[in-house]
Amino acid sequence: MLRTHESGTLRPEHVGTTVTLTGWVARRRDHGGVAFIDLRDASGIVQVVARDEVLTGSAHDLRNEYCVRVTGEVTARAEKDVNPDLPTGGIDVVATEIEVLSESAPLPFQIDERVTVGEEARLRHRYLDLRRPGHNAAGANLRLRSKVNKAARDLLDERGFVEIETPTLTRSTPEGARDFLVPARLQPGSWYALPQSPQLFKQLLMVAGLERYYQIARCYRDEDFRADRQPEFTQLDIEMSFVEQDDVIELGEAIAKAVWAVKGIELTTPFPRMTYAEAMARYGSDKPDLRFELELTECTEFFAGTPFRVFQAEYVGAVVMPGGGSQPRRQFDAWQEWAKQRGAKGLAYVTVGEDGELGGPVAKNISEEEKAGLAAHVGAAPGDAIFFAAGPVKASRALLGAARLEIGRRVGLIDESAWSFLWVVDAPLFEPAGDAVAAGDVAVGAGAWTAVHHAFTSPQAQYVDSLESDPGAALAYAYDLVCNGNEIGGGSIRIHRRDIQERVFAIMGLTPEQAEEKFGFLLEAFKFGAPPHGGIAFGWDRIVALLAGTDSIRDVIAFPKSGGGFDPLTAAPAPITPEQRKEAGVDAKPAADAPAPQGADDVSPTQS
RNA sequence: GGCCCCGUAGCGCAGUUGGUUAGCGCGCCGCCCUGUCACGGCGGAGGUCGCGGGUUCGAGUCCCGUCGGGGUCGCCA
Repeated sequence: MLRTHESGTLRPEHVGTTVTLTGWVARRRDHGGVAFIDLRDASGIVQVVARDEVLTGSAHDLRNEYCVRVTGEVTARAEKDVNPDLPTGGIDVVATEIEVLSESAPLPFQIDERVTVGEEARLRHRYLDLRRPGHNAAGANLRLRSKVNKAARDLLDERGFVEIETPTLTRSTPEGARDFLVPARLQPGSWYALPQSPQLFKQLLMVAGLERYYQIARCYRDEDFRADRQPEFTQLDIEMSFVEQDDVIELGEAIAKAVWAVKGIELTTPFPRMTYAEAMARYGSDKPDLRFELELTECTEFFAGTPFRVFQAEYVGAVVMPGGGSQPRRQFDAWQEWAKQRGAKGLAYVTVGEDGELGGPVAKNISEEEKAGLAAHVGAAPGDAIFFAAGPVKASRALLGAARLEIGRRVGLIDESAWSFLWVVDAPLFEPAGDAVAAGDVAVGAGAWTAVHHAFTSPQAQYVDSLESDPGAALAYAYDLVCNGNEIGGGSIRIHRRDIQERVFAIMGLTPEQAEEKFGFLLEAFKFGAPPHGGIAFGWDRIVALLAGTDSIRDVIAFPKSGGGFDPLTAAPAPITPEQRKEAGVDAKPAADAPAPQGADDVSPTQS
């Protein structure tokens, strides 16, 4: 080793020891004759005292972020010179020799963690960003992430799980996002897809009798990006044989417990459970944030005979904004804009005066008895505001659910120190194919159903007989783990019977030929004694971000991409040379009678 | 793909109703300083105001387009 000690570990007990340290010049305070150098390595900072006589040669003009090796003696500081803000503040290292290992050009931004630097600059020089010290710095987040990985691995190892790597160059997996494609040089015109998840492989591993699989797996999805999305992201992926839903849920809780324990947080298990239907009805979300109690109120019955045209709808619901009645008119107008931005026509509201008198434009339109009973029905108190959504159930609840969150933030109802865990269970197996797009515009032809989870999710036993007759009613053995309003994990019990799998494909409108084309290898495998199995995948970036206390998963990824999938550091993606292009077979023309390209139909890339 | 916000020195930002020489802090460069710890003092350099077009006597400022970044909806486990 080039050093005998790590800088941040030196303490008064080392006084008298001659040490050799390596690290970076974090700061230099030069008094002429004597200079104080903050030497930083991964362990922390120590102050090096350099008298004129050692600041010779290349060491003479030590600048920030020079990489140096310092030899010197640990000395105690005088009482008045002790720095209580530094773990090493009781001692100095009086240098006898300073060797410059590597000089540093002037920096694009300051390494000092107290100086704020924009994300773009930090990502462009991520290696400098990662060098920045501090508990909230990206470097600290990577160290946390490593510990989180270990906590999960330790637990899974204890329970007999096998860590198995699955291919990155593969066929499309059935998550329904756009695939990243890689040309196959040896078969021009044919392409690999990067896996959206290891879903199919982990099921094959169950058929293979591995019984308990896990992997910290990189997944790839070519969709538009958000603060919580990257084109490549990480899941803790798990699959188990001979289990039921409760077994997977128990494991999920054990993992959450182990992982949160890394930050010294003790979680109480079992976590509460809520059905999907209940979550949607009470919170307008399939991932309700239960750090605050506010709930939606169903008002369809209440307004059954209303004279107000807007409320003569399939669904009317409300959410109360505590204390919101005193908002100025322009604030309510802002709410309208807010609602319109998410595609709603508006957001009806009623204010409750301190005297109980209802105000706002809607109040004039409803009947006297509706006015009399409204506040009580929705649980509004004097001084509150009541927001309404009316129309298709799904879209209206979604709007109210979003309003609920916005109210929680604005009114300060959210306990930021809380960790609220919840399983959302009993999700529907199918949803109308047009549902997500039309957001409530229910005009879907027969058979146009799509899997809520994915195509291999098992229906609950009691719905197996009625799959075809009433697909919309079938519930799945599917479960999502929600933490503070984030979906941090989700999974299901899979279909292991070939006949049921084929029926599910049929309901989704997949012909046997199409199923064969896309998943033939899986269906084939299921012929040979497939065990009942199920699993779960955790959104690892999001979980680490939660533990790190940051809103952006970019903060917990070593080299994240910015919007548009661009890597500010390497400037990827980049053009390729004509030679590469030729060799890769990118431009190969498929034969006219070629089989349907893999990834056809519902996973086919739609060009913008 | 829609909508909103941002783009001014290496970094973080200010820049008034359009007005004359575009500022501030940090950093950087030079000199000074023997107990500082985000040391201090003196001096200095550094700007296609993202890019292109337009309006105007005059544009960092207003308009149109475009590129980049962020957010959000669509989309997406």
